[in-house]
Amino acid sequence: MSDKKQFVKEITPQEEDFSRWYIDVIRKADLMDYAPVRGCIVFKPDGYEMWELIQKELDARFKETGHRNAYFPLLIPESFFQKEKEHVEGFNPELPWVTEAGGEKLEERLAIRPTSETIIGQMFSRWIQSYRDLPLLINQWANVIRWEKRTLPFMRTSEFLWQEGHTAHETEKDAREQTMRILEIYRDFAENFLAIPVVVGQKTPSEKFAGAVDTYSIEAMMKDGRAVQAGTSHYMGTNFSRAFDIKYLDRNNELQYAHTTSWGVSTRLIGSLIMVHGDNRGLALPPKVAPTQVIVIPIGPAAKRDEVVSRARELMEQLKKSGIRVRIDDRDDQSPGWKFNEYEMRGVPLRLELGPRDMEKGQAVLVSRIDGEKRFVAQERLNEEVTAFLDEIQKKMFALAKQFMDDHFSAVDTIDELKTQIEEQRGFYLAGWCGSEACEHQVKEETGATSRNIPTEVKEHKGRCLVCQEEAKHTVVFARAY
RNA sequence: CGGGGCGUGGCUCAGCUUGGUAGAGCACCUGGUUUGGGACCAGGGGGUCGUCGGUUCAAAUCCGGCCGCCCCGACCA
Repeated sequence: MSDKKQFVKEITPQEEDFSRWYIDVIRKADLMDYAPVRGCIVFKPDGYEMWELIQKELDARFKETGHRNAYFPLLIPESFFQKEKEHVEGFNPELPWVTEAGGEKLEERLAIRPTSETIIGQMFSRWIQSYRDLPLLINQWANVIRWEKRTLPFMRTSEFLWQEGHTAHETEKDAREQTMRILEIYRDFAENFLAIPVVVGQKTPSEKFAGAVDTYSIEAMMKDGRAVQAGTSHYMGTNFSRAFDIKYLDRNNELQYAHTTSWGVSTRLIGSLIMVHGDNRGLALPPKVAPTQVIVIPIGPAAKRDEVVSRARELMEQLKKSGIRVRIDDRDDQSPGWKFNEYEMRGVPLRLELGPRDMEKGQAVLVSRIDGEKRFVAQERLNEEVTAFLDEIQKKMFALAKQFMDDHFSAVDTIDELKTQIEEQRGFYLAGWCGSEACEHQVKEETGATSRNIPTEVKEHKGRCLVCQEEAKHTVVFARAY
Protein backbone atom coordinates (compact mmCIF):
# COMPACT_ATOMS: atom_id res chain seq x y z
CA MET A 1 0.00 0.00 0.00
CA SER A 2 2.82 2.38 0.81
CA ASP A 3 4.35 1.54 -2.56
CA LYS A 4 1.11 2.45 -4.22
CA LYS A 5 1.15 5.86 -2.61
CA GLN A 6 4.58 6.51 -3.96
CA PHE A 7 3.46 5.60 -7.44
CA VAL A 8 0.46 7.87 -7.23
CA LYS A 9 2.78 10.78 -6.49
CA GLU A 10 3.55 10.92 -10.19
CA ILE A 11 -0.03 12.00 -10.81
CA THR A 12 -1.39 15.02 -8.97
CA PRO A 13 -4.57 13.97 -7.11
CA GLN A 14 -7.78 15.28 -8.65
CA GLU A 15 -8.93 16.94 -5.44
CA GLU A 16 -5.63 18.80 -5.11
CA ASP A 17 -5.55 20.31 -8.61
CA PHE A 18 -7.84 18.92 -11.28
CA SER A 19 -6.17 20.73 -14.17
CA ARG A 20 -2.78 19.47 -13.15
CA TRP A 21 -4.21 15.97 -12.78
CA TYR A 22 -5.55 16.14 -16.32
CA ILE A 23 -2.21 17.20 -17.80
CA ASP A 24 -0.35 14.59 -15.77
CA VAL A 25 -2.68 11.83 -16.95
CA ILE A 26 -2.61 12.58 -20.65
CA ARG A 27 1.16 12.72 -20.58
CA LYS A 28 1.74 9.68 -18.38
CA ALA A 29 -0.78 7.68 -20.39
CA ASP A 30 1.12 8.72 -23.50
CA LEU A 31 -1.93 9.99 -25.40
CA MET A 32 -0.39 13.16 -26.84
CA ASP A 33 2.60 15.41 -27.10
CA TYR A 34 2.81 19.14 -27.59
CA ALA A 35 3.55 20.32 -31.12
CA PRO A 36 5.80 23.26 -32.05
CA VAL A 37 2.84 25.49 -32.96
CA ARG A 38 0.87 27.10 -30.15
CA GLY A 39 -2.17 25.13 -29.13
CA CYS A 40 -1.45 22.23 -31.46
CA ILE A 41 -0.93 18.69 -30.28
CA VAL A 42 0.34 15.44 -31.68
CA PHE A 43 -2.06 12.55 -31.20
CA LYS A 44 0.16 9.67 -30.16
CA PRO A 45 -0.94 6.13 -31.05
CA ASP A 46 -3.06 5.44 -27.97
CA GLY A 47 -4.75 8.83 -28.23
CA TYR A 48 -5.29 8.51 -31.95
CA GLU A 49 -6.63 5.00 -31.71
CA MET A 50 -9.33 6.25 -29.36
CA TRP A 51 -10.35 8.65 -32.11
CA GLU A 52 -10.27 5.84 -34.67
CA LEU A 53 -12.62 3.78 -32.52
CA ILE A 54 -14.96 6.75 -32.13
CA GLN A 55 -14.85 7.32 -35.89
CA LYS A 56 -15.55 3.73 -36.73
CA GLU A 57 -18.59 3.51 -34.50
CA LEU A 58 -20.12 6.87 -35.44
CA ASP A 59 -19.41 6.38 -39.13
CA ALA A 60 -21.36 3.14 -39.07
CA ARG A 61 -24.27 4.87 -37.35
CA PHE A 62 -24.31 7.69 -39.89
CA LYS A 63 -24.25 5.27 -42.77
CA GLU A 64 -27.06 3.23 -41.25
CA THR A 65 -29.17 6.37 -41.32
CA GLY A 66 -28.49 7.11 -44.97
CA HIS A 67 -25.57 9.52 -44.81
CA ARG A 68 -22.59 9.35 -47.11
CA ASN A 69 -19.08 10.69 -46.60
CA ALA A 70 -17.51 13.29 -48.86
CA TYR A 71 -14.52 15.56 -48.55
CA PHE A 72 -14.40 19.31 -49.09
CA PRO A 73 -11.32 21.54 -49.35
CA LEU A 74 -9.39 22.91 -46.39
CA LEU A 75 -9.16 26.38 -47.94
CA ILE A 76 -12.19 28.63 -48.23
CA PRO A 77 -12.27 31.98 -50.08
CA GLU A 78 -12.86 34.99 -47.84
CA SER A 79 -15.92 36.06 -49.83
CA PHE A 80 -17.74 32.89 -48.80
CA PHE A 81 -17.68 33.95 -45.19
CA GLN A 82 -19.18 37.32 -45.98
CA LYS A 83 -22.35 35.75 -47.31
CA GLU A 84 -23.90 34.86 -43.97
CA LYS A 85 -23.75 37.79 -41.58
CA GLU A 86 -23.95 36.03 -38.22
CA HIS A 87 -21.62 33.33 -39.40
CA VAL A 88 -18.84 35.72 -40.37
CA GLU A 89 -19.21 37.69 -37.14
CA GLY A 90 -19.04 34.48 -35.15
CA PHE A 91 -15.96 33.05 -36.79
CA ASN A 92 -13.89 35.96 -38.11
CA PRO A 93 -11.86 36.52 -34.94
CA GLU A 94 -10.54 32.98 -34.94
CA LEU A 95 -9.74 32.43 -38.60
CA PRO A 96 -6.21 31.79 -39.83
CA TRP A 97 -5.55 33.12 -43.33
CA VAL A 98 -3.47 32.04 -46.27
CA THR A 99 -2.39 35.25 -47.98
CA GLU A 100 0.50 34.09 -50.13
CA ALA A 101 1.15 31.08 -52.29
CA GLY A 102 3.62 30.25 -55.00
CA GLY A 103 5.65 33.24 -53.91
CA GLU A 104 2.87 35.67 -54.77
CA LYS A 105 0.29 37.52 -52.79
CA LEU A 106 -3.18 36.07 -53.38
CA GLU A 107 -5.89 38.24 -54.90
CA GLU A 108 -8.35 36.89 -52.36
CA ARG A 109 -7.35 35.63 -48.96
CA LEU A 110 -8.15 32.01 -48.18
CA ALA A 111 -9.35 30.98 -44.76
CA ILE A 112 -8.31 27.68 -43.28
CA ARG A 113 -11.71 26.22 -42.47
CA PRO A 114 -13.07 26.60 -38.95
CA THR A 115 -16.16 24.66 -40.15
CA SER A 116 -17.48 24.02 -43.66
CA GLU A 117 -21.03 25.39 -43.88
CA THR A 118 -19.98 27.97 -46.44
CA ILE A 119 -18.07 25.80 -48.88
CA ILE A 120 -20.58 23.00 -48.56
CA GLY A 121 -23.47 25.45 -48.98
CA GLN A 122 -21.85 26.65 -52.19
CA MET A 123 -21.53 23.11 -53.50
CA PHE A 124 -25.03 22.16 -52.40
CA SER A 125 -26.42 25.02 -54.47
CA ARG A 126 -24.91 23.39 -57.54
CA TRP A 127 -26.03 19.89 -56.67
CA ILE A 128 -29.62 20.63 -55.74
CA GLN A 129 -32.16 21.54 -58.42
CA SER A 130 -35.23 19.49 -57.65
CA TYR A 131 -37.13 18.10 -54.69
CA ARG A 132 -35.93 14.76 -56.12
CA ASP A 133 -32.38 15.74 -55.06
CA LEU A 134 -33.51 15.94 -51.44
CA PRO A 135 -32.76 15.07 -48.80
CA LEU A 136 -29.04 15.40 -49.36
CA LEU A 137 -27.21 13.76 -46.47
CA ILE A 138 -23.46 14.38 -46.35
CA ASN A 139 -20.85 13.88 -43.67
CA GLN A 140 -17.17 14.71 -43.66
CA TRP A 141 -14.32 13.66 -41.38
CA ALA A 142 -11.86 16.51 -41.29
CA ASN A 143 -9.49 18.76 -39.41
CA VAL A 144 -10.39 22.35 -38.70
CA ILE A 145 -8.58 25.30 -37.17
CA ARG A 146 -9.88 27.86 -34.73
CA TRP A 147 -7.41 30.26 -33.22
CA GLU A 148 -8.68 30.08 -29.67
CA LYS A 149 -7.32 32.35 -26.97
CA ARG A 150 -6.84 29.57 -24.48
CA THR A 151 -6.03 26.01 -25.37
CA LEU A 152 -6.09 22.73 -23.49
CA PRO A 153 -5.04 19.40 -25.01
CA PHE A 154 -7.99 17.57 -26.58
CA MET A 155 -10.54 19.92 -25.03
CA ARG A 156 -9.66 23.05 -26.96
CA THR A 157 -6.81 22.91 -29.46
CA SER A 158 -5.98 25.26 -32.32
CA GLU A 159 -6.38 22.44 -34.79
CA PHE A 160 -8.80 19.65 -34.04
CA LEU A 161 -10.31 16.64 -35.73
CA TRP A 162 -14.01 16.26 -36.05
CA GLN A 163 -16.91 15.09 -38.08
CA GLU A 164 -19.30 17.61 -39.57
CA GLY A 165 -22.56 16.52 -41.09
CA HIS A 166 -24.42 18.77 -43.51
CA THR A 167 -27.84 18.02 -44.86
CA ALA A 168 -30.47 19.75 -46.99
CA HIS A 169 -34.21 19.05 -46.88
CA GLU A 170 -37.44 20.08 -48.53
CA THR A 171 -39.25 21.29 -45.46
CA GLU A 172 -38.67 22.67 -42.03
CA LYS A 173 -40.30 19.58 -40.61
CA ASP A 174 -37.87 17.24 -42.40
CA ALA A 175 -34.86 19.30 -41.41
CA ARG A 176 -35.97 19.52 -37.79
CA GLU A 177 -36.51 15.78 -37.68
CA GLN A 178 -33.00 15.31 -39.03
CA THR A 179 -31.59 17.62 -36.36
CA MET A 180 -33.25 15.59 -33.64
CA ARG A 181 -32.36 12.23 -35.19
CA ILE A 182 -28.67 13.15 -35.06
CA LEU A 183 -29.00 14.46 -31.53
CA GLU A 184 -30.40 11.08 -30.52
CA ILE A 185 -27.52 9.28 -32.27
CA TYR A 186 -25.09 11.43 -30.29
CA ARG A 187 -26.88 10.75 -27.02
CA ASP A 188 -26.95 7.02 -27.56
CA PHE A 189 -23.35 6.98 -28.71
CA ALA A 190 -22.16 9.03 -25.71
CA GLU A 191 -24.02 6.94 -23.19
CA ASN A 192 -23.70 3.45 -24.61
CA PHE A 193 -20.32 3.63 -26.30
CA LEU A 194 -18.36 6.19 -24.31
CA ALA A 195 -20.23 5.47 -21.06
CA ILE A 196 -20.74 9.22 -20.65
CA PRO A 197 -24.19 10.26 -19.42
CA VAL A 198 -25.41 13.48 -21.01
CA VAL A 199 -28.09 16.10 -20.69
CA VAL A 200 -29.90 16.52 -23.99
CA GLY A 201 -31.42 19.88 -24.77
CA GLN A 202 -31.62 23.08 -26.72
CA LYS A 203 -29.15 25.94 -26.52
CA THR A 204 -30.37 29.38 -25.57
CA PRO A 205 -30.17 32.00 -28.35
CA SER A 206 -26.96 33.52 -26.99
CA GLU A 207 -25.23 30.13 -26.95
CA LYS A 208 -26.37 28.86 -30.31
CA PHE A 209 -24.18 28.33 -33.37
CA ALA A 210 -23.34 31.38 -35.49
CA GLY A 211 -25.95 31.35 -38.23
CA ALA A 212 -28.25 28.67 -36.84
CA VAL A 213 -31.94 29.03 -36.09
CA ASP A 214 -31.81 26.46 -33.30
CA THR A 215 -28.90 24.63 -31.73
CA TYR A 216 -29.19 21.47 -29.66
CA SER A 217 -26.47 19.86 -27.59
CA ILE A 218 -25.54 17.00 -25.38
CA GLU A 219 -23.79 18.21 -22.23
CA ALA A 220 -21.51 15.99 -20.19
CA MET A 221 -20.27 16.53 -16.64
CA MET A 222 -16.57 16.24 -15.89
CA LYS A 223 -15.31 15.01 -12.51
CA ASP A 224 -14.61 18.58 -11.45
CA GLY A 225 -18.29 19.38 -11.98
CA ARG A 226 -17.71 21.44 -15.11
CA ALA A 227 -19.70 20.92 -18.28
CA VAL A 228 -18.52 19.96 -21.72
CA GLN A 229 -20.61 20.36 -24.83
CA ALA A 230 -19.97 16.90 -26.19
CA GLY A 231 -21.93 17.18 -29.42
CA THR A 232 -24.13 19.67 -31.26
CA SER A 233 -26.84 19.53 -33.88
CA HIS A 234 -28.12 22.64 -35.63
CA TYR A 235 -31.24 23.50 -37.54
CA MET A 236 -30.20 26.28 -39.93
CA GLY A 237 -33.60 27.10 -41.34
CA THR A 238 -33.05 28.72 -44.71
CA ASN A 239 -30.26 31.01 -43.48
CA PHE A 240 -27.54 29.25 -45.39
CA SER A 241 -29.67 28.31 -48.37
CA ARG A 242 -30.53 31.99 -48.80
CA ALA A 243 -26.89 32.98 -48.42
CA PHE A 244 -25.68 30.34 -50.86
CA ASP A 245 -28.72 30.10 -53.08
CA ILE A 246 -29.65 26.49 -52.35
CA LYS A 247 -32.98 26.33 -54.20
CA TYR A 248 -35.07 23.54 -55.61
CA LEU A 249 -38.24 23.19 -57.65
CA ASP A 250 -40.94 21.60 -55.56
CA ARG A 251 -43.75 19.31 -56.63
CA ASN A 252 -45.81 22.33 -57.75
CA ASN A 253 -42.98 23.61 -59.93
CA GLU A 254 -42.31 26.43 -57.50
CA LEU A 255 -38.83 27.51 -56.47
CA GLN A 256 -38.12 26.94 -52.77
CA TYR A 257 -35.20 27.41 -50.43
CA ALA A 258 -33.92 24.18 -48.89
CA HIS A 259 -33.83 23.78 -45.13
CA THR A 260 -30.38 22.75 -43.92
CA THR A 261 -28.80 21.23 -40.85
CA SER A 262 -25.29 20.71 -39.56
CA TRP A 263 -23.94 18.70 -36.64
CA GLY A 264 -20.63 17.61 -35.23
CA VAL A 265 -18.52 15.97 -32.58
CA SER A 266 -14.80 16.45 -32.17
CA THR A 267 -11.66 15.09 -30.57
CA ARG A 268 -12.87 16.93 -27.51
CA LEU A 269 -14.67 13.67 -26.79
CA ILE A 270 -11.28 12.22 -25.89
CA GLY A 271 -10.78 14.93 -23.30
CA SER A 272 -14.25 14.23 -21.95
CA LEU A 273 -13.57 10.51 -21.66
CA ILE A 274 -10.48 11.26 -19.59
CA MET A 275 -12.22 13.76 -17.31
CA VAL A 276 -15.35 11.66 -16.82
CA HIS A 277 -13.76 8.29 -16.09
CA GLY A 278 -10.23 9.01 -14.90
CA ASP A 279 -9.18 8.77 -11.26
CA ASN A 280 -6.11 9.31 -9.10
CA ARG A 281 -4.45 6.24 -10.53
CA GLY A 282 -4.71 7.64 -14.05
CA LEU A 283 -6.77 7.00 -17.10
CA ALA A 284 -9.75 4.64 -17.05
CA LEU A 285 -11.32 3.74 -20.35
CA PRO A 286 -14.64 2.11 -21.08
CA PRO A 287 -13.89 -1.14 -22.97
CA LYS A 288 -15.59 -0.02 -26.15
CA VAL A 289 -13.16 2.89 -26.68
CA ALA A 290 -10.08 1.29 -25.15
CA PRO A 291 -7.28 0.76 -27.70
CA THR A 292 -6.17 -2.13 -25.51
CA GLN A 293 -9.07 -3.89 -23.80
CA VAL A 294 -7.04 -6.63 -22.17
CA ILE A 295 -3.38 -6.58 -21.19
CA VAL A 296 -1.83 -9.99 -20.63
CA ILE A 297 0.88 -10.11 -18.00
CA PRO A 298 2.81 -13.36 -17.56
CA ILE A 299 4.24 -13.86 -14.10
CA GLY A 300 6.79 -16.19 -12.73
CA PRO A 301 10.34 -17.13 -11.87
CA ALA A 302 12.91 -17.55 -14.63
CA ALA A 303 12.68 -21.34 -14.51
CA LYS A 304 9.03 -21.24 -15.54
CA ARG A 305 9.12 -18.15 -17.73
CA ASP A 306 9.23 -19.69 -21.17
CA GLU A 307 6.40 -22.02 -20.38
CA VAL A 308 4.22 -19.27 -18.90
CA VAL A 309 4.95 -16.79 -21.67
CA SER A 310 4.17 -19.20 -24.47
CA ARG A 311 0.88 -20.16 -22.82
CA ALA A 312 0.08 -16.48 -22.31
CA ARG A 313 0.66 -15.88 -25.99
CA GLU A 314 -1.68 -18.70 -26.86
CA LEU A 315 -4.37 -17.19 -24.67
CA MET A 316 -3.85 -13.83 -26.34
CA GLU A 317 -4.31 -15.35 -29.78
CA GLN A 318 -7.38 -17.15 -28.53
CA LEU A 319 -8.88 -13.85 -27.31
CA LYS A 320 -8.14 -12.12 -30.60
CA LYS A 321 -10.39 -14.63 -32.31
CA SER A 322 -13.34 -13.12 -30.44
CA GLY A 323 -12.41 -9.66 -31.70
CA ILE A 324 -10.98 -8.56 -28.37
CA ARG A 325 -8.24 -5.95 -28.52
CA VAL A 326 -5.53 -7.62 -26.50
CA ARG A 327 -1.83 -7.04 -26.03
CA ILE A 328 0.82 -8.82 -24.01
CA ASP A 329 3.64 -7.37 -21.92
CA ASP A 330 6.17 -10.14 -21.57
CA ARG A 331 9.19 -7.94 -20.98
CA ASP A 332 11.41 -9.54 -18.37
CA ASP A 333 13.02 -6.32 -17.21
CA GLN A 334 9.95 -4.97 -15.43
CA SER A 335 8.33 -6.54 -12.41
CA PRO A 336 4.69 -7.61 -12.50
CA GLY A 337 3.85 -4.97 -9.91
CA TRP A 338 5.30 -2.28 -12.10
CA LYS A 339 3.25 -3.48 -15.04
CA PHE A 340 0.03 -3.63 -13.01
CA ASN A 341 0.38 0.02 -12.11
CA GLU A 342 1.51 1.02 -15.58
CA TYR A 343 -1.52 -0.40 -17.37
CA GLU A 344 -3.90 0.88 -14.75
CA MET A 345 -2.45 4.31 -15.36
CA ARG A 346 -2.94 3.83 -19.09
CA GLY A 347 -6.57 2.97 -18.53
CA VAL A 348 -6.61 -0.60 -19.82
CA PRO A 349 -9.98 -1.94 -18.56
CA LEU A 350 -8.97 -5.53 -17.91
CA ARG A 351 -5.75 -7.26 -16.90
CA LEU A 352 -5.13 -10.92 -17.44
CA GLU A 353 -2.49 -12.44 -15.15
CA LEU A 354 -1.02 -15.83 -15.82
CA GLY A 355 1.47 -17.36 -13.39
CA PRO A 356 2.73 -20.83 -12.42
CA ARG A 357 -0.15 -21.35 -9.98
CA ASP A 358 -2.66 -20.58 -12.72
CA MET A 359 -0.86 -22.91 -15.11
CA GLU A 360 -1.32 -25.76 -12.66
CA LYS A 361 -5.01 -25.03 -12.20
CA GLY A 362 -5.70 -24.32 -15.87
CA GLN A 363 -7.02 -20.89 -14.98
CA ALA A 364 -6.24 -17.23 -15.53
CA VAL A 365 -6.76 -14.21 -13.29
CA LEU A 366 -8.80 -11.27 -14.54
CA VAL A 367 -8.61 -7.93 -12.75
CA SER A 368 -10.83 -4.94 -13.46
CA ARG A 369 -9.27 -1.49 -13.75
CA ILE A 370 -12.10 0.45 -12.17
CA ASP A 371 -12.57 -1.39 -8.88
CA GLY A 372 -9.89 -4.08 -8.74
CA GLU A 373 -12.43 -6.89 -8.86
CA LYS A 374 -10.62 -10.20 -9.39
CA ARG A 375 -11.98 -13.26 -11.16
CA PHE A 376 -10.30 -16.62 -11.47
CA VAL A 377 -11.57 -18.16 -14.67
CA ALA A 378 -10.99 -21.45 -16.45
CA GLN A 379 -8.80 -21.07 -19.53
CA GLU A 380 -11.22 -23.01 -21.70
CA ARG A 381 -13.95 -20.50 -20.85
CA LEU A 382 -11.66 -17.49 -21.21
CA ASN A 383 -13.25 -15.81 -24.22
CA GLU A 384 -16.77 -15.81 -22.86
CA GLU A 385 -15.59 -14.77 -19.39
CA VAL A 386 -13.56 -11.88 -20.78
CA THR A 387 -16.34 -10.76 -23.09
CA ALA A 388 -18.84 -10.81 -20.24
CA PHE A 389 -16.47 -9.02 -17.86
CA LEU A 390 -15.72 -6.28 -20.39
CA ASP A 391 -19.42 -5.82 -20.93
CA GLU A 392 -20.02 -5.52 -17.20
CA ILE A 393 -17.19 -3.01 -16.85
CA GLN A 394 -18.66 -0.93 -19.65
CA LYS A 395 -22.04 -0.84 -17.92
CA LYS A 396 -20.55 -0.23 -14.50
CA MET A 397 -18.56 2.72 -15.78
CA PHE A 398 -21.69 4.29 -17.19
CA ALA A 399 -23.52 3.68 -13.93
CA LEU A 400 -20.70 5.27 -11.93
CA ALA A 401 -20.60 8.31 -14.20
CA LYS A 402 -24.38 8.58 -14.06
CA GLN A 403 -24.31 8.41 -10.28
CA PHE A 404 -21.70 11.15 -10.21
CA MET A 405 -23.77 13.37 -12.46
CA ASP A 406 -26.92 12.80 -10.41
CA ASP A 407 -25.02 13.59 -7.21
CA HIS A 408 -23.84 16.88 -8.66
CA PHE A 409 -27.12 17.92 -10.23
CA SER A 410 -29.53 20.05 -8.26
CA ALA A 411 -31.99 22.89 -8.60
CA VAL A 412 -31.92 26.50 -7.40
CA ASP A 413 -34.52 29.27 -7.18
CA THR A 414 -32.36 32.37 -7.08
CA ILE A 415 -29.08 33.63 -8.44
CA ASP A 416 -27.74 34.07 -4.91
CA GLU A 417 -28.51 30.46 -4.20
CA LEU A 418 -26.68 29.48 -7.36
CA LYS A 419 -23.69 31.61 -6.44
CA THR A 420 -23.37 30.05 -2.98
CA GLN A 421 -24.00 26.49 -4.05
CA ILE A 422 -21.73 26.45 -7.07
CA GLU A 423 -18.88 27.67 -4.91
CA GLU A 424 -19.49 24.82 -2.50
CA GLN A 425 -19.95 22.18 -5.16
CA ARG A 426 -19.33 22.48 -8.85
CA GLY A 427 -22.00 20.81 -10.89
CA PHE A 428 -25.16 21.29 -12.92
CA TYR A 429 -27.87 23.55 -11.56
CA LEU A 430 -31.39 23.61 -12.84
CA ALA A 431 -33.14 26.99 -12.71
CA GLY A 432 -36.02 28.91 -14.21
CA TRP A 433 -35.23 31.52 -16.84
CA CYS A 434 -37.44 34.27 -18.21
CA GLY A 435 -35.81 34.16 -21.63
CA SER A 436 -34.03 37.50 -21.49
CA GLU A 437 -30.42 37.78 -22.46
CA ALA A 438 -29.83 40.27 -19.67
CA CYS A 439 -30.71 37.75 -16.97
CA GLU A 440 -28.61 35.09 -18.63
CA HIS A 441 -25.70 37.50 -18.82
CA GLN A 442 -26.03 38.43 -15.18
CA VAL A 443 -25.79 34.79 -14.15
CA LYS A 444 -22.55 34.51 -16.08
CA GLU A 445 -21.13 37.66 -14.53
CA GLU A 446 -21.99 36.80 -10.97
CA THR A 447 -21.50 33.06 -10.84
CA GLY A 448 -19.20 32.12 -13.71
CA ALA A 449 -21.83 29.64 -14.83
CA THR A 450 -23.35 29.73 -18.30
CA SER A 451 -26.55 28.27 -19.57
CA ARG A 452 -25.69 24.84 -20.95
CA ASN A 453 -29.02 23.95 -22.46
CA ILE A 454 -32.76 23.74 -21.96
CA PRO A 455 -33.13 20.03 -21.24
CA THR A 456 -35.63 18.04 -23.22
CA GLU A 457 -36.51 16.13 -20.07
CA VAL A 458 -36.30 17.59 -16.59
CA LYS A 459 -37.16 16.29 -13.14
CA GLU A 460 -38.87 19.50 -12.16
CA HIS A 461 -39.93 22.67 -13.91
CA LYS A 462 -39.13 25.99 -12.34
CA GLY A 463 -41.80 28.64 -12.36
CA ARG A 464 -39.74 31.79 -11.79
CA CYS A 465 -36.62 33.24 -13.41
CA LEU A 466 -33.70 32.88 -11.03
CA VAL A 467 -32.64 36.48 -11.66
CA CYS A 468 -35.69 38.72 -12.16
CA GLN A 469 -38.29 36.37 -10.60
CA GLU A 470 -40.62 36.99 -13.54
CA GLU A 471 -42.44 34.02 -14.94
CA ALA A 472 -40.00 31.45 -16.32
CA LYS A 473 -40.22 30.54 -19.98
CA HIS A 474 -37.75 27.72 -19.67
CA THR A 475 -36.00 25.53 -17.15
CA VAL A 476 -32.32 25.74 -17.91
CA VAL A 477 -29.16 23.89 -16.84
CA PHE A 478 -26.45 26.24 -15.64
CA ALA A 479 -22.85 25.20 -15.09
CA ARG A 480 -19.31 26.33 -15.44
CA ALA A 481 -18.03 24.95 -18.69
CA TYR A 482 -14.91 24.04 -20.61
C1' C B 1 -5.83 39.68 -25.13
C1' G B 2 -5.69 41.25 -19.29
C1' G B 3 -3.91 39.27 -14.24
C1' G B 4 -0.74 35.47 -11.72
C1' G B 5 2.93 31.44 -11.87
C1' C B 6 6.74 28.70 -14.44
C1' G B 7 10.71 27.42 -18.50
C1' U B 8 17.70 23.68 -16.05
C1' G B 9 19.49 15.83 -19.52
C1' G B 10 13.37 12.03 -21.68
C1' C B 11 10.32 13.18 -16.72
C1' U B 12 9.92 15.72 -11.70
C1' C B 13 12.80 19.25 -9.70
C1' A B 14 17.35 21.56 -6.73
C1' G B 15 20.98 25.39 -7.84
C1' C B 16 19.59 31.77 -8.93
C1' U B 17 18.74 35.69 -3.11
C1' U B 18 24.91 36.82 -2.53
C1' G B 19 27.55 35.87 -10.74
C1' G B 20 33.24 32.17 -10.62
C1' U B 21 34.32 25.07 -14.76
C1' A B 22 25.93 22.27 -14.26
C1' G B 23 23.42 18.60 -9.82
C1' A B 24 19.75 14.84 -7.62
C1' G B 25 15.83 11.18 -8.09
C1' C B 26 13.32 8.57 -11.81
C1' A B 27 13.99 7.00 -16.92
C1' C B 28 17.89 5.15 -20.50
C1' C B 29 22.45 1.69 -21.92
C1' U B 30 25.84 -2.82 -20.41
C1' G B 31 26.54 -7.14 -17.18
C1' G B 32 24.62 -10.10 -13.26
C1' U B 33 20.91 -11.57 -9.67
C1' U B 34 15.41 -11.09 -9.61
C1' U B 35 9.73 -11.59 -11.01
C1' G B 36 1.79 -13.00 -7.79
C1' G B 37 1.23 -4.87 -6.57
C1' G B 38 6.34 0.21 -9.08
C1' A B 39 13.24 -5.36 -7.28
C1' C B 40 18.70 -5.09 -6.30
C1' C B 41 24.12 -4.62 -7.20
C1' A B 42 28.09 -2.80 -10.30
C1' G B 43 29.53 0.10 -14.38
C1' G B 44 28.03 3.81 -18.19
C1' G B 45 25.81 7.61 -21.73
C1' G B 46 23.16 12.10 -22.05
C1' G B 47 22.03 19.10 -20.68
C1' U B 48 25.90 25.55 -25.03
C1' C B 49 20.19 25.91 -18.22
C1' G B 50 13.34 28.23 -23.71
C1' U B 51 15.23 32.12 -27.07
C1' C B 52 17.47 36.79 -28.58
C1' G B 53 19.97 40.82 -26.74
C1' G B 54 22.25 43.82 -22.62
C1' U B 55 25.50 44.46 -18.08
C1' U B 56 30.29 42.09 -16.60
C1' C B 57 37.02 39.91 -16.78
C1' A B 58 33.14 36.14 -16.07
C1' A B 59 25.82 34.90 -16.58
C1' A B 60 21.62 28.99 -15.40
C1' U B 61 22.22 33.09 -11.74
C1' C B 62 21.46 40.33 -12.73
C1' C B 63 18.40 43.50 -16.61
C1' G B 64 15.13 43.79 -21.10
C1' G B 65 12.43 41.87 -25.49
C1' C B 66 10.26 37.59 -27.64
C1' C B 67 8.37 32.42 -27.54
C1' G B 68 6.09 28.41 -24.94
C1' C B 69 3.44 25.94 -20.87
C1' C B 70 0.00 26.05 -16.43
C1' C B 71 -3.88 28.73 -13.51
C1' C B 72 -7.81 32.74 -13.27
C1' G B 73 -10.93 35.98 -16.67
C1' A B 74 -13.26 37.67 -21.85
C1' C B 75 -13.96 33.94 -26.87
C1' C B 76 -15.13 28.85 -28.21
C1' A B 77 -16.29 21.93 -30.15
